[in-house]
Amino acid sequence: MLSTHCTPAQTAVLQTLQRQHRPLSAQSLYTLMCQHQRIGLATVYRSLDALKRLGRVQHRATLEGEMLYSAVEADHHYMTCLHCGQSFPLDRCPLKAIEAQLQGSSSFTIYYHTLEFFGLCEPCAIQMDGISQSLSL
Amino acid sequence: MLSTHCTPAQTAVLQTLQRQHRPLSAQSLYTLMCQHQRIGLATVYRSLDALKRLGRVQHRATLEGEMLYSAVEADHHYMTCLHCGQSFPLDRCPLKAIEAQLQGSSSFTIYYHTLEFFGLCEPCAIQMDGISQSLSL
DNA sequence: TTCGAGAATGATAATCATTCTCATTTTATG
DNA sequence: CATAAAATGAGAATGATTATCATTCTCGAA
Repeated sequence: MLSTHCTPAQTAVLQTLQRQHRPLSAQSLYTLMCQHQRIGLATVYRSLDALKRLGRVQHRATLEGEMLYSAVEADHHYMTCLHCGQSFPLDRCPLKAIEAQLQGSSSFTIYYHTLEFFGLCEPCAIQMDGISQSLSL
Repeated sequence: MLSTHCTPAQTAVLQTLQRQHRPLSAQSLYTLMCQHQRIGLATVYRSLDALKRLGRVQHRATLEGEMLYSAVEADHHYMTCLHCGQSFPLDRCPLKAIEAQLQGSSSFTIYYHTLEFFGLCEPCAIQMDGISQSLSL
């Protein structure tokens, strides 16, 4: 990790994210934290930004463009359906070996990666199939 | 691919993205297209959204949170430095095999994936190293 | 070819996530 | 303690994205 020095707010934000085992938007993170402590929305954003640069928090954008933040250690990846927009978590990361190999062959020091698959989940694929046939495409 | 039916605006947006071999923000895409044709900003956004759902366009958010769009066929991945924010493209995708395997073992139909590595580029790693030492951390 | 319904588009207003500003509070340090 | 620097919260400002709506285009049916 880069540095370990964190402000109290940064620590609180990170802990909250770690306890939620799912990605959160900045707004819902803020709402959630307000239930237990006093914190400003700007501080949430500032902390998320600092934690991103510390390599402790990662972000991804949903199909709709909503930005979601999660603790890096969770290291979860998703398959996201292009039709219904739902995201399905992968149960394990298929990239450990590749990351190690890349690490060895380049001067870049990797802390974490993001990986997401896009396509159609089964129900949507079936539904689209039905539509295609009824339109005789 | 999902469907091939595209409106003229969607086709123009996709072609512009394909000709640029780099991710573009919606705004710069709009500016670029205005030089050659008449198109509204809202239409650019609408087309990008439609193309995302058609599996032809993908988006990613930079460290700073800027949303960048690119044609899926480009299939580029990046290593992004957490310190300076620069993104370095990978020259090939290390995931073909894994995608095929995942395709076989799940009922999800994959059209494309996004993959990005985060860490430190060499100059930043050296610079940070110097700082650490001077602070005797 | 002409008509009409529905889709697509452009301009612009509205929304809302994110960032900025600044006064106040906390922290680190001598 | 005293002080400076950093962190914070509240609310204003910004700017990307989305919604609205009047107009234009598309295309099948007459």
